[in-house]
Amino acid sequence: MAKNLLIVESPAKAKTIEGYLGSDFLVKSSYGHIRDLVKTDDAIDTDNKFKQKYEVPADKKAVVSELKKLAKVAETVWLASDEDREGEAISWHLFETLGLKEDATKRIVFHEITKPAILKAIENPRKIDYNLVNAQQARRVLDRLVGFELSPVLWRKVKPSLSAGRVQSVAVRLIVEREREINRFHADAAFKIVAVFHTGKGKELFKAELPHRFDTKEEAKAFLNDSINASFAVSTLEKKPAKRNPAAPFTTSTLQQEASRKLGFSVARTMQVAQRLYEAGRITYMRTDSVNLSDTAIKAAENEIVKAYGEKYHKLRKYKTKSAGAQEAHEAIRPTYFSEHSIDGDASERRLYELIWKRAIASQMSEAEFEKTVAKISISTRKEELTATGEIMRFDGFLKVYMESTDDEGDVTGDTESDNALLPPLEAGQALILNQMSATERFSRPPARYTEASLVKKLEELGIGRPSTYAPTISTIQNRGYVVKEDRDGKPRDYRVLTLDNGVVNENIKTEMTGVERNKMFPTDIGVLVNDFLVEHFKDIVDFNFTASVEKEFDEIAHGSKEWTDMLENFYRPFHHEVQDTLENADRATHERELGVDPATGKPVSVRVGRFGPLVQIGSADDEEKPRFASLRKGQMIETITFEEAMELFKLPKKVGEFEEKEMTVAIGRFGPYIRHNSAFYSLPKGLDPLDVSQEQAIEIIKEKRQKDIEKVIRVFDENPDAQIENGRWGPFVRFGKQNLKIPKGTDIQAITYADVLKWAEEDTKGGKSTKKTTKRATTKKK
DNA sequence: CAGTGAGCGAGCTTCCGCTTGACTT
Repeated sequence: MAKNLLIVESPAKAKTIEGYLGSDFLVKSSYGHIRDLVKTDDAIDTDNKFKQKYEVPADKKAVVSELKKLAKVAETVWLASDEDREGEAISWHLFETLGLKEDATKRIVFHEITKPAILKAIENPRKIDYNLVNAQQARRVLDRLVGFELSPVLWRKVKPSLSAGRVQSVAVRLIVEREREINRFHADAAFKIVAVFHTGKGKELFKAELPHRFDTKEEAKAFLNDSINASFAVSTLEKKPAKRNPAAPFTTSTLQQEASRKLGFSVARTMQVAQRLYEAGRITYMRTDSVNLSDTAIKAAENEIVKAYGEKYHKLRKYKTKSAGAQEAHEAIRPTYFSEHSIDGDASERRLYELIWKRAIASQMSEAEFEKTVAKISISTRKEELTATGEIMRFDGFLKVYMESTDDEGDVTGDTESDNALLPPLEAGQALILNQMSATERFSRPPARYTEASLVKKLEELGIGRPSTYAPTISTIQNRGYVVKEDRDGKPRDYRVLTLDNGVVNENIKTEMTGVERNKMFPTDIGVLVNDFLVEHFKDIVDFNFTASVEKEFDEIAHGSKEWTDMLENFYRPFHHEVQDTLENADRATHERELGVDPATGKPVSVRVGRFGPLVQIGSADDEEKPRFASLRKGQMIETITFEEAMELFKLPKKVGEFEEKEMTVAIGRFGPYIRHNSAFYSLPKGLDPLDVSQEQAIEIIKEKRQKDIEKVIRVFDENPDAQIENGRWGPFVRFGKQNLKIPKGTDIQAITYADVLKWAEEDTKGGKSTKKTTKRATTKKK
């Protein structure tokens, strides 16, 4: 039996550390927190110094009893949870729950999982830091009080099952406010001048731009007209060196951002894949806010860079974190072995690993060097000057392996391409020949909608949430129906282009799409409603600085300069009063708007949130005649829908004629416009307006779909024509009446028998699937 | 899958952070 029991938070970490220590040490994992507040309302005694009631949750019982057993027989128990607030609390909970003895327990910490770091930690044990534990308790209690007092207010005043919290409510607020900024935004148009020059016949072309834009077409046109007979020359030529430095190695949030931009991963997917890499021993811990690399890692990166690229590509760099709330209990995310440029695994693992490897390696490489050339070009007929810029890379440095991408944040000046184009050799005073010039109408852009990853970035900047909660928070606000991640179609917009070609100025009108969005976060009506309610009644809690200011107090508690119960008293008394006051005095939150009067009936038209979501209503409930209802469609919101858009909704569903003696109806559902015929659904092709589908078109669509369905069938079973194997979106599957059955991996399609189908169908109905289905329905349907 | 939209009103919902499975699509 080992003399020492060492407990860390993560089992993968335990495995690594066990290898560093001799047989005297048994290394085990607590799997994170082992205790939590009880789920009931008596978890915190707010009248009695916020005394908490903890319990070991069911799924932690096994871990706790095993650790208890091992602790009993160990001479010394080493508590090696992370060195931050939560980690300290985990150690304390272990101490209490396992019934450890003061003099047989040692608390140790390390920031990196390397042999020297672990050995050094073991030589420097300390006691549990109760100030830090108290800071965690204050954090935990505050979050529970906020969450479990605010949420019931929403149940009473808005709708059941909603939730509010210190983190999620601010995340929703950011999205709601961004949406409003975008709605308020008015695009300004201006004309951008671009000229194309060359230095002589047969010489290469290059671009130059006018630094400022013209507000009106007339001004732009005058500029082009003036340029017809003008002569152009290089007035000044400036060459200067420029440098670019690599970015710091990844933290959780920067990894999520970069994987989203470069690989198109959702933040949840990034974390899933990273977890697999971590468990396979490929990367260091993936939930971290630190950009720090261990000395061992810095050395290993140097070796690899020198070996693979040569001495001059290496530069030792140390990074400091910029985010205020960082607790830095771990290293930055990096490969465990820099010598492994790529790994085996599925495509997503390989790609994410490569990204992590490149970023970490690049962070220890030399800067890229450029020579930037700026040529000013004079125009004989005007006083303005055009600018041509070119960039030549003198030394690639870190760019040899890695280029960081940037968010497409709403750039007010519009597109800025051609920044690093090449310029031909030029001299000051040299005459230039104009090949072509254009004035293009460009529009200023509204602020960008958040993606999952850019929202994480914003939350991190505000110090809200932790690496372990970014992905779950993003999921929560979507699961509650406060926000949706969606694509939206844009609208066409005309823009004017003036071109000067061969001495003649021509005007054209072109069309571009504007407002196209992919995978962006949009607020829902319920999200807006809840947000506005919270902002009105609990301004302090949803304030963007609330977390930052309580964090400051948690820090004071951690340093021993503040009593945690005092802090909570000061927070809770006024907060609780506000909760009571709101429950008693606030009106039920509604978000109803009168849009106008229906010209056909003279009845009022209004929009509001109903039991099944936002709806338009013609007439009122107290009329003799029943009101008419219609659901809002994707992209429409109570706040912004117009009278005309609302009235459009009543034109569907619409009967378009008969086919095979059954009626055909066109309507719009959750997945777009469709035709319903004989209880079957047929999607309309894109671009076809559901309002003017003719009977002939509808029949055509139905026939086409049927043909395609026949082509999808691979096999039909003689025993039962309702059972067939079809080609689906993710490969073949079995359609069995109304059931869709998965074919087990590695099955030969031709060898499947009807008995197999019956067996799978049976498993499908009794397996976990059916229960899962019903619980899911229960949450969405809410009967 | 998609069309509805109330009724009677029991007993339920909910937070943030720290971890990994055991599930499905």
